[in-house]
This record gives sequence, structure tokens and C-alpha cells, in this order.
Amino acid sequence: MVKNTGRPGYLQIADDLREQIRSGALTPGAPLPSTTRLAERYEASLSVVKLAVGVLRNEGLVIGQQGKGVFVRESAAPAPPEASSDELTEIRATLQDLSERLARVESALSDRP
Amino acid sequence: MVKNTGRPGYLQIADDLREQIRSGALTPGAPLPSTTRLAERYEASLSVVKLAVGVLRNEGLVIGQQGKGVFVRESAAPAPPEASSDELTEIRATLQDLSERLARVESALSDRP
DNA sequence: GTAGCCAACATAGTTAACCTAGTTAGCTTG
DNA sequence: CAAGCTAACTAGGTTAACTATGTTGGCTAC
Repeated sequence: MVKNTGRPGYLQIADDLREQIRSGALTPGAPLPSTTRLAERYEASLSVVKLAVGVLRNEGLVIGQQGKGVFVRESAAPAPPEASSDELTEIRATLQDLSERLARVESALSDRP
Repeated sequence: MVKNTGRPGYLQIADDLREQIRSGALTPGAPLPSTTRLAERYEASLSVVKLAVGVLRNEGLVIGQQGKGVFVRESAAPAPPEASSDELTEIRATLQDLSERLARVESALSDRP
């Protein structure tokens, strides 16, 4: 599940879960799958899942309760209606373009400092 | 250094560093002590120091540069803990700004290679 | 029937080890 | 002298193991 892009795995998982919360797939108050489940689902180690959950916890999107689970915060509102998937894909494409151009500039700079 | 309160060590260290940034003891652009130094100073393991730095990095207060160090961001404007409704427009504005700056760099490189 | 114990599962924190990769200073060699 | 190598440092990512602690459900003993 976790792809071998430059982005580290624990951020990929955090991104995915964050997107599920923003899209409403995970509604406020709903529990996330347990860390072991998430590790199986994303085919990642338990450690990276715990890191990913820690990121979301740090962002205040979720709240962990020892012994029970990790729950989506009530105030975590889903994405606004104008947030269409088309815009998201366009943003991703722009980011991809910027990354590639920046990589070329960086390599050119390292060749001729 | 890390006290045995209920607050976990990596958050105590993050709090302390954040306070140093906020108070001006660590000015923008200034490097934090290396992780090994911080581990010695706070008498903590390297792991908790890395967690603490990761928290600040996630908050946008510092930027880590592999091989060099971790530096206080010039515009210490932390990311909003909660997704605002116009987050998409803000992202688009950021992308626009990045595109323009990158275009200038590219043209400067092509003019003077 | 119920009170209490216990096993299973949950998050959370900590530590240690290993790997990748970038930077820098200094030395060595051609 | 200059190019290049090397060693020592840096951050970052991943994994595994251990501990602590809270929750839950089922079983047992009375």
C-alpha cells in the first residue's frame, strides 16, 4: 500500500487517514481501525502506523483513548463542498510538476555551484 | 532535565524548545543544537529528542536539513492545527507563489548557466 | 446470580539499533 | 596547487522490543 515515492511511509499513511477524515469517510466520533489493523491494511510495520497516528494526534484531528481506541475529533469538519476531487488531482499534478522542475534546478545548481 | 510529571518527555523537550523560539532565545535562522547535544542536555535518549524535533518540524516551527542541522524558520508561522474552510484557496495561493519563484530561478539559471 | 479474576486487546511512551543520505574538514595523491 | 578521497558529523526513516496502563468480555468460584 505504501508507495516508494520520496514521501516517507508514516506521512503517506497520515495523509490517507487525514483525507478520509476530511472527505467524511471517517465521521467525527468514529473510531479508527486499531493500530494492528492499520499495519495490516497498509502493509506497514506497527511503528510507522504509530508514527502516523501520532502526527494526526499532534494535529488535533484525532484523540487517542488508552484501552479503547483512536477517535475522530468532533470538531474535525469534513471538507467543504467545493473541494472536488478534480481540484485535488490538479493540485497533485501541480505539485508533481513543481517537484520535477525543482529537482532539475537543484541538480543543475549542484553541478555548477 | 526531563521531569517526572505526567507529561511525556518528548513533549517536555518540544515545549522547552518552542518556548526558546517564542522568547527569542533561538532566533529565526539559528540552528538548534544537534540531536546528540540535545540528548545530552536534556539527559534523554536520542529517540525522544528525535520525537521532540519531529513535533516542532510538524508544527512548521523548524526546518531540518540533512547533513547540516535543524534551523528555526524565518517566518515562524505554524500550520493551523485545524483545517480552515478556505484551506484549498490558501494551498492554491502557495502553489502560485512557488511557481512564480521557481520560474524566476529557472530563468536566472538559463540566463547565466 | 454475582463478584472477582484473568486473558486479550487497545493506546502510549521509551529505548536501541540499523540504514540512508547530505555536509564539511582535512588529508593525500597526482 | 588542485582534485579527490575519507572520516566525522548531521538529520531522517524504519523496525523491533519492552513497559505501562486502560478497557472489555468471559470464565470461574462462591
